[in-house]
Amino acid sequence: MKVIQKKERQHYLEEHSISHLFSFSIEEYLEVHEYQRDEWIIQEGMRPDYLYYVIEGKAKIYLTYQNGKVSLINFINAHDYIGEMELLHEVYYTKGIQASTRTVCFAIPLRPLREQLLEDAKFLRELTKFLSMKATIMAAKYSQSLSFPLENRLADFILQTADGNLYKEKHVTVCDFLGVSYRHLLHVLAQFCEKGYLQKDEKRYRIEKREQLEELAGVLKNG
Amino acid sequence: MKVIQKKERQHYLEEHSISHLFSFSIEEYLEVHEYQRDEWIIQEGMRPDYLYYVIEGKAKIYLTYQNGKVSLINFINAHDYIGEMELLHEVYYTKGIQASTRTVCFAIPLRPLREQLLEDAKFLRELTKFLSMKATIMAAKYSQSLSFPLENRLADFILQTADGNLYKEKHVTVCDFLGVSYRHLLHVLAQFCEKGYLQKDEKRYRIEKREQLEELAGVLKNG
DNA sequence: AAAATAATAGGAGATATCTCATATTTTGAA
DNA sequence: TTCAAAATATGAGATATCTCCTATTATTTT
Repeated sequence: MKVIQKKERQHYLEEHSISHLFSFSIEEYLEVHEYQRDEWIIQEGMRPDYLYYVIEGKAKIYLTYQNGKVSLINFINAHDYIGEMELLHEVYYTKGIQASTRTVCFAIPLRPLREQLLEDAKFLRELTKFLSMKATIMAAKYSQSLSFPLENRLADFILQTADGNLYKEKHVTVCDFLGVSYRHLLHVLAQFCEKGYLQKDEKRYRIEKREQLEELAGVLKNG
Repeated sequence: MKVIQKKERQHYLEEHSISHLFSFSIEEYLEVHEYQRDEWIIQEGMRPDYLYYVIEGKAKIYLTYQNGKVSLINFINAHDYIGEMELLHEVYYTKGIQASTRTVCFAIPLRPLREQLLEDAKFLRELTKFLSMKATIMAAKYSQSLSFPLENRLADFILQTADGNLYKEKHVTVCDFLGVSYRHLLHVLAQFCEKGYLQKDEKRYRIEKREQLEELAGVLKNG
């Protein structure tokens, strides 16, 4: 991890101002932290000293079970908070957060600011919205994971992460995220190719029948 | 639904005061609503006019998919909020909430109070804690549902809902909640009986080998 | 460049879970 | 009390998904 200082710090503060998220002036307290790919922003089980706000990059939330099984719980993107659970709860089992690209965050030190943050209606209102979205999304994912086979969830995932018509996620990450074995993921991808929905093209997959995938993904929608 | 008035209302206000959750005086606005078993507190897809705070009873959150599949997402108990998503977000697909026992709630009318609530740091702080717990729990459930077979999740559920050594939940509810078929739930319950972990006793199941169940449930824990 | 590690790929058999069919028992409503 | 609906029970076969194994190819590290 690198703490970004001086001119560069100033640059980030101006380019990605978050002062509208607080009713007091927070800029002077903000540190700018930069993490490299695969670096751990928060280590599982360790209480962080900062509340983070992601301004660039992507990260992953991991949880390890006692039997050693590791589960990829969610992705984190720009404009997400990290460490909000630890701000709110005295006792909390901290999950691991790992940068999956170079990631830059504002780090809000809790020691001097905790009480002030917890009194700030503007900040709390935004945080509440963020958390309610998170809760809703997790509830939807939970429900979907129980209700539908991989075929449907993978179709949705491909459509959501495809760059144009090119799907190029890493299999290992995807099977962690969708909670299936590597073998089974390949099996369903092969089925999609066989049915002509996808075409394998070197390392990538090209979407050939978008409507069919949309139909498969469609059943995940509610209402 | 019955609106409770006068002396009875006053009784609930005194017995279950929630004034400590707000920094302004809310009592005069509070309505007390009573729902019977199986009555819908909020109908799926309909925006509620109130924020509810449950003071007695239990309810269930349901979500319906386009193919008609219905999913039981979570249980709601005393001291939970209902309808907080609709308070926070202009656009939100409302889930259905059904009372599973007689349920009494404080109903906070949004029309006159919405703005005031969203400015109240004390209220927002409590709501934030509630939502963060909810998000954490959903994340844990999601991850568990992907990582472990029914055997483990059912063991955990039995221990959590057993009344002493008696497990007496309805199968239909449980298989909705754990997201498995009725057939399979019975199959795993039969296995538990065969192994002597449970003993079927009329309509109930008696826990015979608690440690074994705890061992099965234990792998869901993290850290 | 060589060696080590991570990622991709696919076969084969086992297990978890689902669907469908059908019978019995319990519960709620007329 | 009677009848219909809901819940319980169980069998049998299908499918989704997992585990284990073994290669091959990329990507890092030395």
